Amino acid sequence: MRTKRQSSETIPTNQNPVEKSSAPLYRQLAETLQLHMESGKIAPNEPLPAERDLAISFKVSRDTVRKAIRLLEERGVLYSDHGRGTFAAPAAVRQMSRFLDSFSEDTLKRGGTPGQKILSMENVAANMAIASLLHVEAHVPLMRIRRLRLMDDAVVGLQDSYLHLPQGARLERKELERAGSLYRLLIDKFSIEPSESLESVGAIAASADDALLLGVGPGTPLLVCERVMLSDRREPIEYCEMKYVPSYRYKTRINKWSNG
Amino acid sequence: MRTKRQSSETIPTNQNPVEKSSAPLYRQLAETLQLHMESGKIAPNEPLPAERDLAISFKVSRDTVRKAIRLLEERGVLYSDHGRGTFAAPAAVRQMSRFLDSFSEDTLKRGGTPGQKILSMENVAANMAIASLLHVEAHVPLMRIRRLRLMDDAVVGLQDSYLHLPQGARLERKELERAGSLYRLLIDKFSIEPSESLESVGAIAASADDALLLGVGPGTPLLVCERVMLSDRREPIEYCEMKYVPSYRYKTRINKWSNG
DNA sequence: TAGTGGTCTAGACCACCCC
DNA sequence: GGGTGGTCTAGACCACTAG
Repeated sequence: MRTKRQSSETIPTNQNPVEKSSAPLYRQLAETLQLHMESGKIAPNEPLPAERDLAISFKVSRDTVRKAIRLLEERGVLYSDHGRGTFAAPAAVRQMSRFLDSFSEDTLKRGGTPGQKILSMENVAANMAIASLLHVEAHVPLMRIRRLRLMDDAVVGLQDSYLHLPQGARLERKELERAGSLYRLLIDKFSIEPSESLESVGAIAASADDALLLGVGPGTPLLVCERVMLSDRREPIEYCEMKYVPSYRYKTRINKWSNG
Repeated sequence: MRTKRQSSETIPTNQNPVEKSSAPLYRQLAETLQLHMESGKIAPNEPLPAERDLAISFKVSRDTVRKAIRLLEERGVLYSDHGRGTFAAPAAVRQMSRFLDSFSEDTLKRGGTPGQKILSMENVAANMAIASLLHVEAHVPLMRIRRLRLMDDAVVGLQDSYLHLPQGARLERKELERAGSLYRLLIDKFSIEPSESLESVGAIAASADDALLLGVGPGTPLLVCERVMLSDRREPIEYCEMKYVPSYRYKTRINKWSNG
């Protein structure tokens, strides 16, 4: 009999070791592990089996196990400590995404129903400030989209996007209404893959216009978030300013000391 | 002569391949690569040498090169595209941390001088709300620290921390004043290593008290950030509420689609 | 089709934590 | 001392991109 640390249970190895789709092994393994932990089999801060044991159970190399663990660590599902072991993360951590989701995703994750009301879509000439952010010449045509964002039919935010689309690209109001998500549309229609965004968050008083649209009093404190979105080629694609009513909050999880 | 893609230049391999300290090889390599890129030898969006070539140049395995690249990718220094290559990131990305820094670090990074004025340090009994967040019984003694945060001698924020310290731990005002950073003190004095934090960001109107302390008018919109900080054992250590004047902004970089 | 990054393996040794 | 995660290697093959 092995004299090693007992982890709560062995994880069922699914007969055929891992496979189900053609996704990389380590992703399939991560999926399996995550499901196993979400089903509550391993209590928060309780250890998983050791990496070497997982490798044997699932008939993969230890390196593949480690890749799966790194992925779940990013998702906040578990964490590893040198010399101690790998542990299930507390629920509070697991529930919080490390990445700011799109409005739609974020709302869904909160258990709400996302919605939008398109206020306007028009072609405008870039002013100097926005041209500089998007790395284009001033007066280049941009598509400006103004939207109200709804959560469970209540107005929570106001988005003002400036898109730098490829030459001749056209975007219809109907398409956006149908897609629901602007980024979904960029991917599907133009093969533009958002990869990274630079954000700046602050507080601002609602202008008369803002107040009217958001249904709050003028001067109400709003959460304002500016974003420059980059494509996979790191070209600036979109500048967006978002204003949210005080009841709306950004939530995020941060690894404090990940940097070397 | 090799007929492969030309990267702008080969990277000087530092005679003795990499070593200088006893840090892991991949970290040393990352450091070398980062310095080389920050010196502007590779223009934004220009390719680095291929992983296999870097491995040969630096006399390390390809896997070690890949680990260094992953690290620099997290720091926003470069990015890799499957089948295309590895590229220097645009300056705008490189400058933005993916991790919310502590106030001191953040201020330094912006080129400012961080400061603090301790308003009060006292032992208080946990109320139900805070007890619940910190996973302690109500009425457990906590240390409450209220501080003004300064940037270049100007008041920009108000922090209100509740610390759950180990039994009998004592914290003197002088120590905190000397250390400058609360987290630095936790590490050095109590071996408490902050590892992760859960944050919630919103907007709020300045109360009369807030306004007085921050030197703004009552009702001024403030950026408010609540945080629960976890130790390396994932025990909640601190609850902190931070309020910032409108001129102060959080900046961060987000990998939009890192999740699977 | 050639070159690139992405995945996977099997094994070795080191660094750390705890009994 | 014995178990754990962390680093490192050398080599193989796959998947994607581009000329």
